[in-house]
Parts: sequence; structure tokens; C-alpha cells
Amino acid sequence: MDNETAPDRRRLPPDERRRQIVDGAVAFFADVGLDGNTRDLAKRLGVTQSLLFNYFASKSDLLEAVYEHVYLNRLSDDWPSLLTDRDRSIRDRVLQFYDVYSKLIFQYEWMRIFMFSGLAGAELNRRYLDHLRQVIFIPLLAEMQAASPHPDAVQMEDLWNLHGGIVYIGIRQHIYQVPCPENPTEAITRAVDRFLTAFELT
Amino acid sequence: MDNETAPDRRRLPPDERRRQIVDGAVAFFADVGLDGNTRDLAKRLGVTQSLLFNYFASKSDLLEAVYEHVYLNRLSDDWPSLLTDRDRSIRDRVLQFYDVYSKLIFQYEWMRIFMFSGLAGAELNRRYLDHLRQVIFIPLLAEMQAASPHPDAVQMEDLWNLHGGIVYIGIRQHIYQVPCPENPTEAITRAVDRFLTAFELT
DNA sequence: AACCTTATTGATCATACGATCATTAGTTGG
DNA sequence: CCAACTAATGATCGTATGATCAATAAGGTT
Repeated sequence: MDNETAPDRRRLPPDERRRQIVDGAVAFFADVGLDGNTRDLAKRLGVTQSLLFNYFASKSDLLEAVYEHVYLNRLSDDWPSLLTDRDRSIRDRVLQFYDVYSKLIFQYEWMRIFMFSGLAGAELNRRYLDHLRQVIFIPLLAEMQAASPHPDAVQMEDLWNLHGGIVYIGIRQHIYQVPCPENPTEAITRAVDRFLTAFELT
Repeated sequence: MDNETAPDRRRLPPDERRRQIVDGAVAFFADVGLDGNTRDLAKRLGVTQSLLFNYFASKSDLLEAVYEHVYLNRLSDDWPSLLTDRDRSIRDRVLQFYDVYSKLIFQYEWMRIFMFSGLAGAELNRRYLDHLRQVIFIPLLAEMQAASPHPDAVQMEDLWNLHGGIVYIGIRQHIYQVPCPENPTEAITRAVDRFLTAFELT
């Protein structure tokens, strides 16, 4: 009954193996947390533990690669262009931003690793949120104030409030694992519309 | 220069010592996570590691006591009465609920341990959020629908949306540790007012 | 088919951690 | 002041974990 899979000694090109390890590590650490041990990860990959240390000098190096893969290889460069397109309404632009952004927060691995690293005190998270503030929220706030009948009414905290409501959908789903809206995109549209209504921006 | 504090061998009554350990454990695990080791905790308490195991049979027993202290010894029993007071406006009741609730989410230890245990897959978190839904959100939704000019407009997801925006203030503060509104209570009031305005409930 | 390179392995080390237990010493009651 | 009780300690055990390294074998080259 011991269906122990025999070790797969097939050789892979180093860059391919490295990619496979990082992919597996992202999924693994998203599941069990950044304290997950390297033997369990290796078992999940179907390789030996020592192989990991042929590709990464230490566990924290591997975690660096995980961060890199989860955060940086994503779409953040598209964001500025989403907001500067003056031909579209504010509603369309906000929705378009969250259409892109929701690709992150509704993704199991991204949400969990972001939370794990945040709890571990990672500087990365602060940088990320500051980036968001600079690239999205500050210009968006200016646009909204310009378009609003009561410019002083809308403030930065309101944007964070909208943002928090949307992010919380991902948190409920991937961290607390409670039932969530069957259609997150629709939920986001509702949230944005309510928000704009409250500020008379529709 | 070795200012190693000599061990404080003063004896304490068991219940007092137990309370001291639990208090310290709450603060400790909130800081470093549920994987924090018992030796570091003992050092922080100024006692030896083995003393912890005189009061708790295992680390997971200690964590149970931590959960108990953080979650259950709190105020959740007051909640129902906050909403059934028909003499007050919906606005007042929602604000009063969040006035109480914010005592939790703006508290460093509560927020972090709730998040740590959620990421660890604790059933506790699901039970807690379900409790919130049953005791607060379902009756509140009924009240709002009864008072709204468009009863179908307000839905359960909208309440979670408001809730998420408010909770996210605590998350930013205690988990991502980024600058937050200097006056959280005021931020909550703003969020609730915007929300009620969007649904024409003011 | 023999050879060489190197990806992969298995054995191993040092340390960290949860847990145990006999010993020590602070406190109380007589 | 002494004896009894027990809170608290210090030494120690077994295992888990990150990391190392010589040995092995897969896959390409000639």
C-alpha cells in the first residue's frame, strides 16, 4: 500500500527547474505560510530537499524569489495609463482599474503571500501600498475633486475606504475562507457605483 | 556589561501567574505570529521556558487560552441590543455598533491574532464571521430594507462592503503598518454616512 | 558505446524547538 | 525558627529544520 512515488531523477535544464521550484514554492508558501519547511516543499515538488539548496543559497533567498514572482512580475506598470485616458468617464476608469487590480486580490496566492509577508513586517508591503497611493489614488483623487459638485467632500480616506471594501472580498475568500459573492466583478461594480453615487459623481 | 537580569524567582499564586502568562502570550504571539517559540516568550515574561509547561500541557493548549482571552472574553454579547433599540435612527445604531466594534479591530493584538489564526485555517474565524452575520448583518439588512425608498437596492453584500472598508483601516494600521487616519472614529462616521447617503437612508 | 559534464541525490551536521523531570528555593502554617 | 508544600528552575531528551557535501546517474557529445 505504500505508494511512495519513486524519486524522479529526470534532469531538467537549470532555468526550467528553477522556474518549477519558484512556482511550487509560491503555491506551497501561500498554503502553509512563510514558515513552511523545505522538506515539505521538496516532497510537493517531487524532488529532494537538498536540490532546493542547489538553486537557492538559503531559504530566505528562495523567499526573495517568491516575492519577486508574486509581486513584481505582474501588471503594475499598466496602472498609470488606465487613469490618464481622459476620453472615458471616471466611473469607467475606476472600474477598469479594479478590473485589473482584482486579478491580484482575488488570486489565492497573491492575497495570502501579501498577508503573510505583511504580518512578518515586510517593508515590501509598505512600498507596495505607497506605490498604489502615488500612482492611483493621488491622481484619481484629483480627478474626482475636479469633477465633483462639492470638491472638498471627497478625500483620500474615502478612496481607501472604497479600496478596503473591495480588498475585503479577497480577504474573506482567501484568508477567512467564508462564502463570498459568486460574481466578484459584479460586487466591485456595485461598490464603485454606490461610492460614486454618494459623491454625486455619476 | 552583561546586564542579564537575574531570574526573578518570586513565587506567584498560580491563577495570577497563569493570567500573567496568558497576557504576555497574547502580546508575544500578536507580535511574532503563532509560530513564535516558547523560549522567546519565556524570556519576555522574565521566567524560564519550562515554567510555561507547568501551566499549560502543550503549546497548543497555551494558544487555546490565547484565543479564549482574545476573542471570547470580549463584548460580543452587547451587540444584539445595539440594533434592537427602535427609538434610535439607523444611522445612530450603525454608528453605535461600529463604535463598539472598532474597539476590536483597532486593537493591535486582536487584529493580528485574528489574522494569524485565519491564515492558519482556524475554524474560529469562520464561526466568528458567521456570528457577525447572524447577529448584526441579517437584522440590520432587514431594518435598512424596511427604511429604504428602494428596498431591493440594499443587499447583504453592501453591508460587507461597508464593513470591509472599516476593517481595512485596522488592517492597514496593524498589519501593513502604514499611516492611517489620525481619528479612526471620524473615518468610520464618514464611511457610514457615505454609505447611508448612497442608499438614501439619511 | 564509451566519456564527460553536471543535475540530482542521500547521508550528515548543527541548531532550534517542544516537552519532561528531578532538583531547588520561596512561602506559609505551626 | 522549622518543616511541609509547591512554584520555579536547570538540565536534558527526541525530533524537526536549515544547510553542507561527497557520491551518483541522467543526458548530451564524440
